[in-house]
Amino acid sequence: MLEIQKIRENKDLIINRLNEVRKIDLKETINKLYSLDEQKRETQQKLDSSQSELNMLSSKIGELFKAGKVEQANELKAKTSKLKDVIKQNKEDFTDLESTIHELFCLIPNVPNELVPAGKSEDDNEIVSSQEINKEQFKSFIPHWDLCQKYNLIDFELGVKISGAGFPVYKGKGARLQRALINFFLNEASKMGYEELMVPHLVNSKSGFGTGQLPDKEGQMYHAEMDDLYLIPTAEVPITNIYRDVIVNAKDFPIKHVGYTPCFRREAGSYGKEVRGLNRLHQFDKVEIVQVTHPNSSYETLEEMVKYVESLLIKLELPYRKLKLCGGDLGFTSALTFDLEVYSPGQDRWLEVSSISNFETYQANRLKLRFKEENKTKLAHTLNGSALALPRILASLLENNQDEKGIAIPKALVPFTGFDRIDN
RNA sequence: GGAGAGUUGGCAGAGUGGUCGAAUGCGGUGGUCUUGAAAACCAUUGUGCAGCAAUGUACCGGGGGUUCGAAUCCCUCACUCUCCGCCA
Repeated sequence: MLEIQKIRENKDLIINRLNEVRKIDLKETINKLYSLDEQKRETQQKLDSSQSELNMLSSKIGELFKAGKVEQANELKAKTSKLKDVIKQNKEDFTDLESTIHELFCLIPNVPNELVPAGKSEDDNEIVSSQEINKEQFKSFIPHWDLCQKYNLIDFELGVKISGAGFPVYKGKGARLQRALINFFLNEASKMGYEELMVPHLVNSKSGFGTGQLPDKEGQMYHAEMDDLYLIPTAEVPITNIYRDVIVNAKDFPIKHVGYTPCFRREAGSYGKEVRGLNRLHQFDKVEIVQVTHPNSSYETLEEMVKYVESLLIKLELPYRKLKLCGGDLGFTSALTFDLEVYSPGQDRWLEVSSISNFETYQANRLKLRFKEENKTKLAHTLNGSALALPRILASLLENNQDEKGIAIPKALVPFTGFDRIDN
C-alpha cells in the first residue's frame, strides 16, 4: 500500500508513472483519494476539538460532584448531550472516510522504480543478459514429461487420481532429486547468511493482506473456509509476516531469512501447453529468500540477491537469462523485479524459475514494519526472491542433461542425490 | 469435543467508574563514577492520527453498549492458557 504522504506530495507524478509504465489509468481513483484525505483531516480536526470540549466538561462535572455541588454539575451534564451528538456524527463520517480511503488504496499498485521499462505485457520485458543457445544441438532432445515417464521419475496420472491435475507424484530418483535440490538450495542460502526457517503452510487473512495477496489475489489461493485459513502460495507470506506490527532494531539490518515450503496455487484460467508436465502446478516446492533492509540499501540488496540466485543456476550448469520486468508485467506490490528463466531444450522455450523483487515500503506499510532512526519511526524495505522454484528447475535439468541412455546429474548436486546418473 | 481461567506498555506485573497513557520491577538509551568493565547512582524511555508549532486526540485483545465520564460495568467475537477426552 502506498503511503498517504506520497500521494499528498506527488499525486500527479504517481498518476503519470502508473499510466506510462504500468499502462493503467488511476487518475480518477487517486484524485478521489486525495480529496477524501483532505476531508478526513478536516473531520478529524472537528472531532478532536469537540472531543476535547467534552473531556473538559466531564472533568469539571467530576470536580463539582466531589465538591458536593450537585446542581451545577447537573447543569453541565445537560450541555453534554448536544456535544455527544456532534461527536457521534463526526466519528461516523470519519470511519466512513477511513474505510473508503482504505478501499481505494487497495486498488493502487506500487509505483515502479525509474529503472522499470514501460510496457504492457511480458513481451515488453527487457532481456538484461542471456546465454547463447545453440538450438541445433538440442534437435533430438525430448521434453521432461517424456523423460519422467521413460525413467519413472514422476507419475502425473497418479497425482490426478489422488488430487487432480497439477499435483504430481515424484517417485524414486525423481523424489530423491527433489529432496537433493531443496537441501542444496537451503545449504547455499545458509552459507550466504540467510537464517533458515520452517514456517506454517496455512496463514490467516491478516497475513494474506500484509504481503499483498489479499484482497488482490484472493482467487489464486486455496481457502480453508471452515477455519478461514489460506494455503500459502509462497513462503514469502509467512516469512515476511513475521515482521507484521514490528519495529525492528536498525542494527539488525539486513534481516535475511530462507525457508523451504510447498506452495499452493489455484492457477484459475490456465490451460494448454502452459500447464503441461511441470510447467505449472497447483502444488510445488520452493525455497524462498526474504530480506528486510534499510531504505537506503534495498537496491544494493536486490542486486546482491539476483547475483546470488544466478550463482545457483551457474552451479547447476543450467542455461539461463535475466529479465527486467516491464511495468505491465510487474507484480502489483513490486517496485522493481528481475526474473530468471532457464532454457528448456525439450520445449524450446524459457521457463521462469525465479522472481526477485524490491517492494520498497509497499508491503512494509501494510505490515506496519518499521525501524527507528533519529528518533523517528520509518518504514523498512522488504524484498524477496525464489532461490529457487523446483519444478521448472527439474524440468530444465532433466532436459538439458539428457543423452540416449539417461540423464547426468550436475556435479554440485551429486553429494545431495547420492547418484550421478539416472538411467534404466 | 467438554469444563474452567485469562488477554494491560519490549517483558513481568499492579490497577474494579473521574486525579490513569497507566504504579512497580526488569530491560533499552544517555550520563556520573572507573585505567577499562561490573556494580551503584541520576536522567530518559509506547504507538497512531491531526497540527508549522504549542498542543490536541485516540489506543489497556477486536467490535458494540451503559455513563457527564470506562483499562475498570454490560453484551459479543477472537485468541491464549490449564484440566479432561481424542491423537502423530
